[in-house]
Amino acid sequence: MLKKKIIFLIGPTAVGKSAIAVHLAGKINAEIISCDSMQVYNSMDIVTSQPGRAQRKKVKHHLLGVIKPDKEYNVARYRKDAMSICGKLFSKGSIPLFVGGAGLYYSVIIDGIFPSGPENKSIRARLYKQLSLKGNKYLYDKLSKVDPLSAEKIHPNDARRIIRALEVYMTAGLPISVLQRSRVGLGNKYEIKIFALNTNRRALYDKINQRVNKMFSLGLINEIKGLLKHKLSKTALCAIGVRELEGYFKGKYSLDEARGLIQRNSRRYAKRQLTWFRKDKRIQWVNIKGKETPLEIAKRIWKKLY
RNA sequence: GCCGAGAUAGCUCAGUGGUAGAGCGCGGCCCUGAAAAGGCCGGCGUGGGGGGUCCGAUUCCCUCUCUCGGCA
Repeated sequence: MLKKKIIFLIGPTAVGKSAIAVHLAGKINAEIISCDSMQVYNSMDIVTSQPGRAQRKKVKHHLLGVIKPDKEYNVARYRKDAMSICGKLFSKGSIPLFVGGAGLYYSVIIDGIFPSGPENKSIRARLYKQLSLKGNKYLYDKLSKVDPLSAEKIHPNDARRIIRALEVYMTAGLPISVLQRSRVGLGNKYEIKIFALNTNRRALYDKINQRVNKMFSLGLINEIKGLLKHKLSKTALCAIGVRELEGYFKGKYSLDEARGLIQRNSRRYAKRQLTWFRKDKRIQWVNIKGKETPLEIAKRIWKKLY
């Protein structure tokens, strides 16, 4: 029996994934599942550069704007949501096309996630208190005792990972390094294709800078102003553009400075995304040449599918 | 035209008679429940051109070019 196909179209922010994805989906009876940690939020259409209405009309998109910005979201929830949509698409006979730039999110779909209970807020709060009182060295030493394997992998300054490892140990009773070995991926059951888009760095950075300018002309300032009237979840608060503009509203820096910071932070994000993708040897790279249209690129990818 | 200040990393600048640093920018990397987050590593340089003093000059001297102030 032929394995069912799952396609991933990934790439750094602003390379042009969305437009290409719509063309590709149209050719192969696919529906798009967003693979993005910020586009799940609603009321943040401009900052997160959500695909516009026209694109969403042509092809069905999933997991866009489905969460209120005051709600937390995370990889585990994403995996659950995405897998259930995946199942529905299969039963309809359409192909899931994952589109986005979140490295961890796509890898969790393909490679699975280790089993763990939900976040334990009180334990975590206690650990963060210890962090501020006694410093990261204290927590790191603690981790070294209960889970030396993880301690070796995690840098002593990486407080967030140290705390997560301790939290897992305290709730599950087993070191995270042991639990992490049990991941169930999709590789055997499905035919998985991963395409990553890229251009040369200069062109990419130009696109990023321009996209940020476009956000401003689309009304970014008002969007964020409205957003900040309500309490934001710590995850939604992480969207590039929110904190920078908050700083502008508070008089911390000028509008031009805020714009510059948004551009710079987006460039850095793109750089980190590329680092992540580069080490994934399963990826088929699709290099965008200067004047290619989204349709032409989609055709090139389509040819690689069969 | 004259007087003064300066010319060092992509940018803003520091410093030293024994071939140079800082911040920002930029590059590389790590990543399993905050991932657009978080963490680590890296100076990426013909020290404006030419000459002189000296064992040795980016540092001292002369000269040229350019930039910025001030006076005309």
